[in-house]
Amino acid sequence: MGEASKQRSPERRRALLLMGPTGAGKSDLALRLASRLPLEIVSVDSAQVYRGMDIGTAKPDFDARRAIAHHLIDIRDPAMNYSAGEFVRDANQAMQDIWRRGRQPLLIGGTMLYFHALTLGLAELPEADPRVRAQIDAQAAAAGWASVHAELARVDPAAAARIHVNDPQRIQRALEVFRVTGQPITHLQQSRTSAFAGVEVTEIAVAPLERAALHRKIKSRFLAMLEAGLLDEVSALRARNDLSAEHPSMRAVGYRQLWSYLAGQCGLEEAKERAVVATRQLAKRQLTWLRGRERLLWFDSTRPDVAANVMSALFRSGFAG
RNA sequence: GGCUAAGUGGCAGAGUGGUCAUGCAGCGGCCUGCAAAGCCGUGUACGCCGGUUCGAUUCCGACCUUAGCCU
Repeated sequence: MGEASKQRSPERRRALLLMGPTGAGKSDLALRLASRLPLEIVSVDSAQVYRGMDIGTAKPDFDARRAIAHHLIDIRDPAMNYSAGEFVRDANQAMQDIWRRGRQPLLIGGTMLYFHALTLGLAELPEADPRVRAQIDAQAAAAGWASVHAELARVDPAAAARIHVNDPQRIQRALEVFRVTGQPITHLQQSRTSAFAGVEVTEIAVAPLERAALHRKIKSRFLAMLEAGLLDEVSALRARNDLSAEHPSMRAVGYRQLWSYLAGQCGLEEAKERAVVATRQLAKRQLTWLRGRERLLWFDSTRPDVAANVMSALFRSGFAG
């Protein structure tokens, strides 16, 4: 990174963030935008990172990926874990590469924690340690999570106060960080640095104005996924024999419910219904994240002219042009 | 027409003479390396009308509806 690279990229570094609840039509819009502007797509999606999970994650198809460069898709085997930390690292790398090519990144997806972590930055915390987690799990199995929470209260009162006793995932993480570093997570989280310093960020959200419209869309979309062979996709994943319902990849919406049907734990109709319900709940959580973001330009995804509206907004905001 | 049973919030499903069922869905929210995850919060519901009672979703009666049985 010497003088040369500074001179080579004198233009502004910009990034376009496209967010929205599942089923709002983000991918289509992204392709339209990318066909008019010098963009490369960076997927912000915790499920599309997995190879072999195509139908249920609504992964962009071959044609789309040939037409426009897509990053952070199919970068993990479903037996592996992925994390917000890895995402931030990978996304930053992808963005650097894109800028170097004289293009702008279009970050699109529905994994709101990833957007959050990327824009606000993540504190320098140790990554997950399977051994420590197993230790804590064993402890919880023996004495209960309340007791683990009580232990956390001793080493990090602030974290314990903020984390609910019934939230094993966060109790575990906080205690894990303490055991690995010897410091309270509350303290370590004080400093976070965003990679977006100096980057002109434009944030777009697309969502149906009417909640009922979103719900209808979610249902028909899931049925279409089944038509497209989602059940076979899940069967194939199960047939590998090295995946379980506990893997983060298999806890994804749709996969989890169909897995439990294939495992004989419920009927197909019930699995379908539960998958649709889980998708609605996911969309609701995504909307809660979205409402909290300032600087977000909202568009009604049910309007036929969304793409045109977004384009003109991009010109107005100075992102394009 | 007669007999029997049942009628509880969007659904399922307990229960009680005066205080909360509960589960699911929905809705709102939280969120720093599992996040399509994990978690929190949220409902003057007791078929209708009358009666008994200080007080009735709960007891009594009529009526309506539903299911089954009978003529």
